[in-house]
Amino acid sequence: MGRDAGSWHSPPPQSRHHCKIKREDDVRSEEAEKVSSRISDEEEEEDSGARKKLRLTKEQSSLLEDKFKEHSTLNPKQKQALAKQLNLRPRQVEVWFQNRRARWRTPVFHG
DNA sequence: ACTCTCAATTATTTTACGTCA
DNA sequence: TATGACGTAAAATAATTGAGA
Repeated sequence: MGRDAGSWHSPPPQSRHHCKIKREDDVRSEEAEKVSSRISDEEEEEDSGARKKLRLTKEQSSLLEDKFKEHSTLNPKQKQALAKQLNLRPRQVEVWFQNRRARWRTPVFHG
């Protein structure tokens, strides 16, 4: 975000953290949400609706990079195994690989 | 229909840079 | 003048969304 002025201009009230400016312009009816039965993964939701994103540790990133060097793609099995090793959800591993591939295609990144 | 991958976008965190006391 | 706290813009990147195979 933040690479273009005009998105959100809102002087921080007091602290410089927790800037959660969420504007709800259009409230259009969406489809009925599916009742997802809590799939037991290691998600620690603090029941706040806060979509905190995890920062991977160096160990995790390092291992992921290592695997990426071997294969750019993951089989479901590898995904599962890797997720278990890193103590992450398969989804996160998958996402990491997706983003990694995307970055590789980007002209400026090969450094 | 269902599942999977990818491109584009979004949202949050981290870093770099500037200002002021 | 140098140093540190504070604030914002920009960069990095995890996560979501939507389209296509």
